[in-house]
Amino acid sequence: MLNPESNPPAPEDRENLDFLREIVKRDNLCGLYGGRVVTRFPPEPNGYLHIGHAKSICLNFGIAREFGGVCHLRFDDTNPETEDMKYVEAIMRDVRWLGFDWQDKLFFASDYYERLYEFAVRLIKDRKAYVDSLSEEEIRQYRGTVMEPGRESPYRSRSVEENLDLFARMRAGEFPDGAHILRAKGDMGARNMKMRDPLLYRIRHATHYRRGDDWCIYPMYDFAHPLSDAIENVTHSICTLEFENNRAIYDWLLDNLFPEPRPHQYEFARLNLDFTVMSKRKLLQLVEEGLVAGWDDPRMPTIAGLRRRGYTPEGIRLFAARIGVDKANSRVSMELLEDAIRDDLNARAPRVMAVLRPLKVTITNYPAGKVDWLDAPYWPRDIDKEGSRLLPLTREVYIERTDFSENPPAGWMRLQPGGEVRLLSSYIIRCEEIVKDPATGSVIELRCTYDPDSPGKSTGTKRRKSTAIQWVSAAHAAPAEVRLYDRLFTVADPEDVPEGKTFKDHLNPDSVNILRGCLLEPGLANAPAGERFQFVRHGYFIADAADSRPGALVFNRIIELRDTYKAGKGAETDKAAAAPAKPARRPEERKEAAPVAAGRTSDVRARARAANASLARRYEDYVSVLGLSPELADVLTGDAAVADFFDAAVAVHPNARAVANWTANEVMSGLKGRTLSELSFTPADLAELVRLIDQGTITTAAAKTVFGEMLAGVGKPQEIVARLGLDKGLSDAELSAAIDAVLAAMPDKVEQYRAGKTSLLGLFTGQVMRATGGKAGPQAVQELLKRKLG
RNA sequence: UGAGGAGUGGUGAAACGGCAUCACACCUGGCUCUGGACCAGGCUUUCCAGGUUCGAAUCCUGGCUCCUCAGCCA
Repeated sequence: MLNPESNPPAPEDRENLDFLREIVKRDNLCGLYGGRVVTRFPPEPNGYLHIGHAKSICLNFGIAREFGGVCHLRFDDTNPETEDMKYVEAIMRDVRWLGFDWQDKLFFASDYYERLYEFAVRLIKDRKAYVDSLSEEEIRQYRGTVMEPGRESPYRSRSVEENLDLFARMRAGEFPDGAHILRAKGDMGARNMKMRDPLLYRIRHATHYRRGDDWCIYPMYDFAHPLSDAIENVTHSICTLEFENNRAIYDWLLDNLFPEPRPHQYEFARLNLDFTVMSKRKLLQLVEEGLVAGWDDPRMPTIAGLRRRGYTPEGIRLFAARIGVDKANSRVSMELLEDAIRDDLNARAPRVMAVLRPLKVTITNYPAGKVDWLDAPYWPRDIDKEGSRLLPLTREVYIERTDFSENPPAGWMRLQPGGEVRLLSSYIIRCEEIVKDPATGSVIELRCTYDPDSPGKSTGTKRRKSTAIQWVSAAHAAPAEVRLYDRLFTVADPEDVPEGKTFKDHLNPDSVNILRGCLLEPGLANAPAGERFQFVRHGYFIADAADSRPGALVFNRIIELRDTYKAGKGAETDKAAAAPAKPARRPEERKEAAPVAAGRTSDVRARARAANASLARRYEDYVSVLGLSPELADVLTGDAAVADFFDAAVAVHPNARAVANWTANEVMSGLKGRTLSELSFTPADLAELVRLIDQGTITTAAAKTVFGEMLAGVGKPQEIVARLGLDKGLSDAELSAAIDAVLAAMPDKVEQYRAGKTSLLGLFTGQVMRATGGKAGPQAVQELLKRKLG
């Protein structure tokens, strides 16, 4: 479980796939791409990658790997004004560090500029694109609003020749920025704003970080992205939810320029993490305003920051696997990330001792000058690893200030006056005397005795009375600076700000606490930068990659250990003021919805009836003559096709109530986007099906089976019934045998049922129904089932 | 008041008409030379209202709430 990537199960054999893998699997099964799976991760090189990108990287590269495909790394570099080679390099380093490999599939949209230009020309020739000469402001006005349709540009009707000429001259640099723009001929009245003549190419006299001054026109995302996908033969183009509306352009463009099988776009919910921000703009702001020490500040959610903080690629991948992927907007709590990191580090970080806030201990019965070298394992018993080092014990040692209490609370397991505690991998000491600073009254030294026989001895009896604490020899300790990091913001959602405030007002003033004069066990004196350890009873730490050197050690706290010690926790730990309780989100959703009058009708159907006297009349008839409920009558009379279907069916079999229910529920459900006329059965067929039920020829359950076949277009009701033998009924003996077989197949469930889990009756019923094709009738099945189960 | 999405414990997900499941968090207890890890147990869930069905988180109808879209950013 620690490394889900190492041996990914073949997705075909796995259940509970996320919706994206389900789609890929489906496409593979039906052979849409001949078994090819090509995904892509398409960053724009205008900033650093963050943990949200990590989710996307794990998804795209993960899917490719699991399905035996490839994932391209493509830089969507179509905006010369913000992009830079340094970002390209940083992004490649981050993706690689996360453990993914794009093989030789490194691409740049900027390499496609010539081909993209040709596609634009083709669109113009096909009269599907035109050069618009409206100003930026005019374009905005012509676009309309979400409530009002837009207006067509007066330049929309330019001739192909004129468009071609203008577009060529745009490229040639004859016009200043903004003078003209290439647009697709969408639909200015489209309800989807994205389709109101989307912008394809803009003039931008700017130097591109890769193409220099080769171009002065640049493709827009909506144009470059789908075409780049198609050029690369991408199969599944996976992006975040905010691009859902853009999919219309994606499809429009590719349908016009590429035959199937062409790429298709799917969207998932981007990651939101509590207590941090994820937008590039805000991250950039933190860096530029010096609110953090750079993109790789260990408090930043950037990959670079997490790496410097000490997070592992394996831990991040584990996190990504655990949060899964869906289309619901969500906020993941920090604990999920932190636990994944801990889970990974637990098995790979050797245990060492560090005293962060030293308190001197003199062991009075230990000879001055004597050094005992004690063997101390690097790993606890439960970790399957070998290795140990020798630790020097001397008369003067340091322990953690927080491991001593003069007036301990109940349940205290550390040192207290007159009490005993084990020095880890060493002797038990007893606190005999407390030395205080006469001026301040604070404890400055403990005078203790040690028990020379204590190795192997227990400090506690049945219930533990004390724990074992870390220590270092005063004469041997290596000094270090230790940086304790905490969450960057004080609130779960820093972007949720009241009037007049910004997310920066939620910055945690105590997000870093720098401790100097920390003392580490001597072996750490030469710890190489980037090395990770568990400082026993503190947490996981890493020698800072940038600042730590032998002789001037600097450690970053990656993550604290879980701490189940409750009493006095707030005072004892390094945590900044405990984060305020997270306010309940989506409070509106928790509210009871106002009661709605039952049977309210739909406005569109009411309007349809208002405009169609026949429908209105039928609504009245259905209620008063046929005795249907107003809701049912409403559903049936909102559309002439539905009403006609129903009328035709009732004419064949006059059980209005049953036919209405079948029409409103099963037929509507079975439509799946089709219209009634596209159905492969007639109203008379449906009527016949209902008649078979009413006659007692088949059960309702069997009728559902028959209906499924009818939807699939494989015959008339009677034929299906005959073919499946559904009218044969089931003898008592046959039913009994079927039930016995089902129960015999799941003895554990039977036992649970008898033990009181009666909700299992549905499971048994379902199994028997399935086994008998619904011939028996659920009441009979359940009755007999109950008798057999006692 | 348009279009497109989405609502399952505190958090993220699963269940594809039949057992509401998993991970994290939280609470007990056990074990421990880390108040870690581990082990055992527990706590909490289908947005609302109708309907269909023997049976609904799932299907039908209506409602509510949230997110996205009116950049020559991506």
